[in-house]
Parts: sequence; structure tokens; C-alpha cells
Amino acid sequence: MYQQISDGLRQKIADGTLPAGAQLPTEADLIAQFGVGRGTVRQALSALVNEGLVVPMRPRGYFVKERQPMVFRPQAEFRKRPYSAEMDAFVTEHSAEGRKPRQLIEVAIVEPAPDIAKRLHLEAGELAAVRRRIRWLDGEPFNVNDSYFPLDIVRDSEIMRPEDITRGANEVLAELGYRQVRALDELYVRMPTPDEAHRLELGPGSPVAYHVCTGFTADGRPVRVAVTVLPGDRHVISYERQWEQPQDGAE
Amino acid sequence: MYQQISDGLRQKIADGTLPAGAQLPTEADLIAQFGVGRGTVRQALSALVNEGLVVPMRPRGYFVKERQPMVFRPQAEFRKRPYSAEMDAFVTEHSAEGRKPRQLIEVAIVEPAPDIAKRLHLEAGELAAVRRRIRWLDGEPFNVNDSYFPLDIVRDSEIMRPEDITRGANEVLAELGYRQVRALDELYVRMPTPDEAHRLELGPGSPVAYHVCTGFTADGRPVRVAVTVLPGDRHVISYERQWEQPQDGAE
DNA sequence: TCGTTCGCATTGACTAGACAATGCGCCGTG
DNA sequence: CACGGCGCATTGTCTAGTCAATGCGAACGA
Repeated sequence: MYQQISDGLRQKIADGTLPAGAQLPTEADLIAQFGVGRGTVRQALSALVNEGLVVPMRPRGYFVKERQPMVFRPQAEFRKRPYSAEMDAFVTEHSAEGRKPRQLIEVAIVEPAPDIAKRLHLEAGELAAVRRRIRWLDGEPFNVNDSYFPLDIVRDSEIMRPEDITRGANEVLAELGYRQVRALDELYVRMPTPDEAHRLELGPGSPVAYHVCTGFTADGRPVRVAVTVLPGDRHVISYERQWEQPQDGAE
Repeated sequence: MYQQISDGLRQKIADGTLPAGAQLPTEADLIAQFGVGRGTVRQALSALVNEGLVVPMRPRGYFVKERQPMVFRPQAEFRKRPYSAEMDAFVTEHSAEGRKPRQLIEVAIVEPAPDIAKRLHLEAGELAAVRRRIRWLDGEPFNVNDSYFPLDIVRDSEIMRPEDITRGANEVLAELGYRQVRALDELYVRMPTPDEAHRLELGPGSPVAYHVCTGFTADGRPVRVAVTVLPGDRHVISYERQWEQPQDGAE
């Protein structure tokens, strides 16, 4: 019965009767309209909130959530421009133009979490350097990025300084003799931890992508693990693939 | 105050006091333990459910969710084996071995949704063929995959038959003269629609990845749009990247 | 005109209680 | 031993109400 209420509202959001940014009926309205108790109405609304369709803005009411995603291209670390015109068009079309970026960098020496240590081939107790970055756009946090490096290869290098590295941390690694030639990306999709939700100012119903990139040198040593947390409602993750000849694939 | 309850339980889940599969205290237990009303306890538990940490199994109680993710490799369509040993290790390690796969294929001719039509460069009203697939593992639905093709190039081809194509639909396209040489992947992260949640048997707190892959021929024509819905708690999405020389990247 | 304060609509948090739905296990029967 | 049915613990749904928190706007005062 509470589902009827949320279904009705969901329908109106889907078909545009309630466009992005519009206000939903108030709890009192729905109580009167359907003749039910307040708990039931709140249950219906909380379902929509947990689906990420609706945001409560106390005490103004409930509003349809707006989203303006930004393109996240893991490959852009090493290739600034997309392969071809139609892909470039996609990127620019979805880009967040005219918004003010800001970032905050912090460097620390830590004993990395087990999953990070494993990817870096570190024994328990071995240390790593981590560059933590929070990126903002228009005053809103957009994503957090923690890059881990084995301490023994970046000690005393530029990477330990909490400043922006214009030519890129990867280039610094290469200068130190650890040029990366391969990388493995893993993407996990889940709800944020309360800590992540707080740091990224995420409401309920906002899942995140958890992106782990491990970079390898030519001799197969992992020298960098970059962990990025991307709020789902603010990002599109994009990859391009290109191949030459014998397509040995299956469906 | 309800947050104290959910924080305490979340802590016990995180530190292993409550391992995967264990039963949480019942609502009645928590009411007695904290001396609060049932609504408060249910609010605390529903927070955990919406984070995807906990599953209610009526009428047995609440249990810590278990997850066994399967590796999804978009690149595997065209390259069966990973580049290198350490990546191969990762894939096999996370593979769902010894589980029974099953799939159901269905073919239809439709007027595609606007976002699909746009990616296929179809005008409004133009038709496309769609191969819809649902994949199961151990009797549980794992993901759904809908592949769209411009109708004029696949009409009367093998692609229109609702059977498994051993050598792959991409190979059939190539035989028809539309060999793909590039692809663009887009990944969106969001909560499932009620329909998706039903088809994939998703509980609340299970976000999905929405993967759209557009394949292009050498002359830049899009000939295939594959849409895959991947439940976040059952998948890891994995990409490999390799590059040769001048790393022209920035941080 | 500008600034401050107060009121108010609205959601947030919580309580106490009622009845429904659902599996699981126990018990009794054949 | 096998099967059927009942009971019961537990969650699902819903009501009716109270008090708190919050931000906006209107009214008021300098």
C-alpha cells in the first residue's frame, strides 16, 4: 500500500510530470490524498530517497534529484586525447564546462591496508607513501583519490611533497627508473561507507564506484596503486578500446 | 540515537565480530538492549540494509550479507587471455569456478530508446534488432545484456536467431562486412529500477553498474550497442591497459 | 533602507501498540 | 519412518501521536 504511493510518484518522475528539481507533494499532502498514516507516507518517500530519485531538503520538502555527471577517463592519465572524433565528441558533450575546480593534496607515510599491500607486493609491516587528493568542483566534492607508492622508491622524491605535480606523478616515477608500461583497473560498485558519505557529502541512495588502478613496470613490478572513490550520480566512467587485427573473440 | 545502534552493528560487521552469514540480534533483542522503541530499532536496521551490509530473511532474522564477486572483463569480447601473468592470476583468483552457468536468449525487433538510437545514429522511427540475454549462475541471475544492431545490416542474418552464436555475434557482423575496430565503453553507477531489481532478484542496498558499449567499424559507423546491467555485489569490472612509448600524460 | 527576530511549515526522530505474513521446527498421526 | 498440520518466533505493514530541528519569509524595529 505504501508501494502504491511510491510507484505513483516514481511514475510521475519517470514520465516528466515531476521534472528534475521539482518539489514533490509534502507528507501532509500525501496523507490527505491517500488517507493513510504518516509512517506509511514516510516509508513510501524513503524508498524513493534510497533509490536516489528524490532528495529531502528539510524543511522545504522533497525534491526530484538533479544530476550533471562528469566524464572520468582512467586512460587519460597516459593519453590526453581520445582516439577518434566521435569519442571526443562524447567526452566534450558530457564535460562539466565552466565549473571551478579545486583540489587538496596531502602526503603521508602509512602501513597500507591489506588489499593495497597485496597489490603492491608489500609484506606486512612494510611502509608506503600515499598522496591523498580530494577534488572539488563548484565547491562540491567530486571524488577522492589516494595513490600509494612503495616507500623505498619514492623516498625523498618530489612525490613526497604535497603540491601539484604538473607533469604528473607517473612521469616522476619514470624519471626515478620505474616507468609503467601496464595497468590493471578494477571497478567495484557499492554503497559508500558512512565515512565516504560524509567526506563526499553523499545522501542516501548514492552508490559509489571504487576504482583501483595498479600500475606495473616492464619487469612486472607494481609501483603504484591508485584508489579513487567516485560518486555514481556525479560521474560517467568511460573507456575506449581499439584493436587491429585478428579478432579472436567470442560473443 | 538510532545511529548509535547501526554504528555499533556496522562496527561489529567490519571487525569480524559478526562475520559474513552470521545472524544479527533480533529486533526484540535490540529493543531490550538499548531500551528504545521498535521504530527506532527498525530505522537502525534499515540503514544497514540500504547500505547493502545486511539482509533481512523473514522470519528468521537479519543476517550479514555474503558476496562472491565474478570478474567482468569487457575486453574479453576480443581478447580471451589477459596480457600478462599477474593479471591472469587476478582473473582466475576471482573467477566463479565450479558454478553452473545458464543463459536465456531472446531476439526482437524494436524501436530503440532514444539514448540507444542516438548511439546507433538512428533517426526516430528507425528500427533495430535486439538480442536480449539473461545470464544465470547457480540458479541466480547474474546480469542482463541487451545488444542492439541496426536492423538493415543484420536482417536475415544469424543474429536474428535466438540461439547461442558460438563464434560470437561480433564475428557474424564482421562476416557481413561490418568489422568493428573501435569501441567506446560508458559506465554508469546507480540504484536499480524496480524492474531491474525484480529481474535480477536484487534486494535494497544493491547498486548496479550500467555498462554501455558502442562498437564502431573502420569508417566510424556504430554497428552495435551492448547494454549490460551488472549487480554491484556480484561483480568486479576489470580492464587492462598497456602502452608502449611516450607517456604524454599528466597527473 | 537595512538588519534582526520571530513564526511557521516541513521534515527528523521516537514511542506504543496492533495485526498480517512467513518459514521453520515440533508434534502427532498414519 | 513418512507425512501433515499446527504453533511460534520474527519481520512487514500500518496507525496516531509527540517533540525537536531547520531554514525561509514576514513582520518588526532602528
